[in-house]
Amino acid sequence: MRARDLNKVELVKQKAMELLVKIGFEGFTMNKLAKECKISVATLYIYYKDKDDLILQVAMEEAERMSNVMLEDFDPEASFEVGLKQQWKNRAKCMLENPITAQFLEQLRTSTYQEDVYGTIVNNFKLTLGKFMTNAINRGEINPMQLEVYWSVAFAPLYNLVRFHFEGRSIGGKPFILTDEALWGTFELVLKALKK
Amino acid sequence: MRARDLNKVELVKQKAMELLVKIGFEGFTMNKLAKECKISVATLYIYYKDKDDLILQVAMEEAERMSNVMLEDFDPEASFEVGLKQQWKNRAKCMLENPITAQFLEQLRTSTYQEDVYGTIVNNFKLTLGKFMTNAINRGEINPMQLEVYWSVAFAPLYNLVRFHFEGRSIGGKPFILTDEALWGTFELVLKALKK
DNA sequence: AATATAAATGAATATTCATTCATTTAATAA
DNA sequence: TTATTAAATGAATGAATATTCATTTATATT
Repeated sequence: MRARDLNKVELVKQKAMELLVKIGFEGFTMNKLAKECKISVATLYIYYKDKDDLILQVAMEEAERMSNVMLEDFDPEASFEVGLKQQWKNRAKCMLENPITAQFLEQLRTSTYQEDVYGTIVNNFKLTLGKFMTNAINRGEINPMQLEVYWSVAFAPLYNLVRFHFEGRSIGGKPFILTDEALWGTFELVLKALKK
Repeated sequence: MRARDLNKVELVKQKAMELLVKIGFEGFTMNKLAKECKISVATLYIYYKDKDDLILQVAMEEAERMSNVMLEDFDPEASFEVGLKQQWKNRAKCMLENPITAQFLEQLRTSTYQEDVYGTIVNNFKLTLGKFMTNAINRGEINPMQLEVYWSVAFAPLYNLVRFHFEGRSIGGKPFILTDEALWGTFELVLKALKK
């Protein structure tokens, strides 16, 4: 018996994300992916049933992996300020250390694959987050609000900064680099918005 | 001479966006679009040079149209609170009244077309916004910060709420509807974050 | 070392898709 | 009304793309 080359499997996953981020769904093909990996296109069909299966499996694995990292050292019983800061730390680290994956998952959001990925994976993740917000409300640390409002104020600015960082130019003409100063300065603003 | 049917041209534009939003770049084809419009594919090639040209032209026209609406009644010399409120009003109205266009332009952001669209159109728009922020800083209404930080705190929560609204389910299982209350409640939070 | 077995492959095949072409249709201008 | 002209079309065409297949290759087991 010949064993499957796990490095090759991993390579396929990485290159698939790279290629999708680089040329978008509109340009992505199985042949390009195979060429990029320097393997036969037939090999892709040993690993995956078809193109959809490939994209979906890669997406699910990465979404799961990333959401696990995002919960590291996070305690939903922690105080609001400490908990939120930990969330920012995890999310920023996670995205900045995995730029391809982060951009790939972002890209998924406006594709037909979104539903399958987000429907299944991210659920206990959401529960933890909801519990954290409810705790903060019950303790009187923040005012009552809808979870969607909370999420939008608490995290959308962070995701947006990271996006500007990846795009490298954002609004003005000059490249934007997300420094620690900018990151934590923004965090303070968000904290100010949410705290009573 | 036979005149071009402008209703048909408009129909193509609308259906193109609808289809792209519905089935993503990965599923979009010229034949599907033609069928959707109940016209011949060949007609598409009278209006547009090729597929890229079609997507790009539709995108540019819509991006320009939307960014014009977003600046209606906006005065970069207005006070910070008044100006930001007007921006929120315009953007919310614009996206909620043009859901397809809004989602289509969102989708573009993670495609290869992004560069061409955003590079050209949105520039004087950005200048106006930058001027408004600088004014607010000079008047001492807000603290000095990078334009990217400002944008991320001032608008990312709004865009995120609208996205949740379109997705219709967002975080929890129940559908999320963006009410006026949620919208303006969030605005107050953002204002609190930014004002000195 | 020999065998067995799945991995891996290069070269098809089959399908989908963008694009073109030969005609027809409708509207304008004469 | 007729001639003219571009719009509009249905049916190709050919290129790109997903997928399969007949072989070969490598490795674990005996």
